[in-house]
Amino acid sequence: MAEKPLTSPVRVRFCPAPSGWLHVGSVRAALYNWLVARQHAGTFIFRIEDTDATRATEESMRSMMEALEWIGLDWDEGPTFAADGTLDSRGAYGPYRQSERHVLYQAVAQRLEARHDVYRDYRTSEELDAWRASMRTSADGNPPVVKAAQFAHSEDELAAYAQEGRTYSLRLRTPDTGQVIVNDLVRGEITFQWENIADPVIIRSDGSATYPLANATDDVAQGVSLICRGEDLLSVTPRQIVLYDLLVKDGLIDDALAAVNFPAREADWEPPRVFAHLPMVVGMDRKKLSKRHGSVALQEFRKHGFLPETLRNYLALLGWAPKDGRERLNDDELIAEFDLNAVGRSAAAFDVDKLAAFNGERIRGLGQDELAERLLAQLSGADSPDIIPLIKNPPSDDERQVVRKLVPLVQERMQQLDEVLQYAPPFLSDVVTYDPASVAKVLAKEGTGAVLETVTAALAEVSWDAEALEAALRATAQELGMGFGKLAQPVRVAVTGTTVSPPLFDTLELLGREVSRKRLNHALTLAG
RNA sequence: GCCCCCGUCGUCCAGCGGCCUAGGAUCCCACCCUUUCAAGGUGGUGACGCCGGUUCGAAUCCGGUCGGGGGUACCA
Repeated sequence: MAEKPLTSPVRVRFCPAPSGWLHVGSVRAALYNWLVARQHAGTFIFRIEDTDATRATEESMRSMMEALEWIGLDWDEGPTFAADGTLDSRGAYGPYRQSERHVLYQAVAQRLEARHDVYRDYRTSEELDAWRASMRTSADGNPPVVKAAQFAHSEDELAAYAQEGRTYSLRLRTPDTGQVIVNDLVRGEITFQWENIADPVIIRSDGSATYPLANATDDVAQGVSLICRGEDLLSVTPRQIVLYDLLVKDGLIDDALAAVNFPAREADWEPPRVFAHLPMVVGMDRKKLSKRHGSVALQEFRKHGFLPETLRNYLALLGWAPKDGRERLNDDELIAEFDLNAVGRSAAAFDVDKLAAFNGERIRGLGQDELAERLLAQLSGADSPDIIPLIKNPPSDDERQVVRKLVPLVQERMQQLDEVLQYAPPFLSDVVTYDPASVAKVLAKEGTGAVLETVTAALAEVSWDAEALEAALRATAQELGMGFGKLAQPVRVAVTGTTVSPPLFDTLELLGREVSRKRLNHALTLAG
């Protein structure tokens, strides 16, 4: 495909509808927009599309803001949190919540109607449903495409309706014939025939604006120059293109903006001409990504201990790869090399295993102090409101000490930070919980008691560091004439409660002489 | 039904008419290392949906077919 030059200045946007949680598919779209903005020293706008009052919630909006903040996609314009937690915003072309732009949409709609670009539709939803149903079953096989010409009301009818105060919606008048070509960076040129495209409702019968109007109006009013979004919006693009032209024609949008005292557009802004429709993100079963596939909400990934930088890397690769095929990329590399033209066209399955593998690598690459901080956030519940915290939030000095010392022991055996929840308990609490299966498998074995007693005695006088402990334990195993593994497992279960732990000598050292001795003694009561 | 999009290992990508007995990553398997679990190392299994056509030559171009997805809302 030929390179399509991006118009300057680059202004891109991410504009979710605030209902539910932020989905990883949406996050990828946000990431791509962010990458494009950063690559061209452009502007990344975060806009809230809450035109549907029945679905949009402020709670969802806040959670989306938090999620975007967490994953590190900083926005140049959009809603923000003030220091006291209330909502604020930054950017010169707001407001950035569509629910606060109602008057603009009204002003635009009035002007469109005055110009006969839109028309009134007095039919109710029920009537339309019935009409569509009849069209679908009719013999001529014509699809139910709403067009102005099909049901033009006579002047008399219109007068009568107005008289009885009947409500109406406003529909955009789209062409009846001819075609539109959508210029798409990932798909090339896509041709639609106007006869197949219905006239969308732009103002509901209750007076509120719908997505087609609000979205197009804001894109033009805020100078968006490139639209990168999910493929589910591809079929809606033709009508959006008409709307852009209508809004810009004779300065309609500028007039409307001025009339409601909204920030004026910049002189060099042009309506968006370039699109990039991203393939869907699906589950491993190729079905639409949903809760059935495990985590889909970004917050879930935080809770389970995925690093934001891993998500950025992995998500960028879901549908795109740099020329040389490298897969481990940092932000600078992503920004430098990302290219919408090179984005794939087929749906991408979200593979948590691969994400986890990437995450493990990044955890191993973290500095120890850095990892300690992240583990503290995991353990204290700072990363998740719904886990049982193992330490205080904020952590006490003692807890910080323990966790810092734990880091080298767990760093290379984690793929997700939340795995620390399994490793840490024996080090954080005086009492160990003995895993019944481990007790049955190892401790209860015939002769284990004797082994444990010998070990306890052998350890009584050694200097308490990993090196000396190793020497002592290996010597003990030799004395007893048993393989080291046979000796190590009972000791491991005795001091940690399970068969899986960090290396034994380091574990003992960190636990300390007293705690270890106590646990060894207690284990004697469980041993065979 | 109609409109639009898509189709290379299980999965994510590479491949842009000969460099492809199709490459990398992840997963899986085996072996090595090893005090458990990991990590690390080595090796391996595994794909061009199908049918035609163009061409000396096709994963790559064209047509068809089958399959998948999105849309078809006074949701976005």
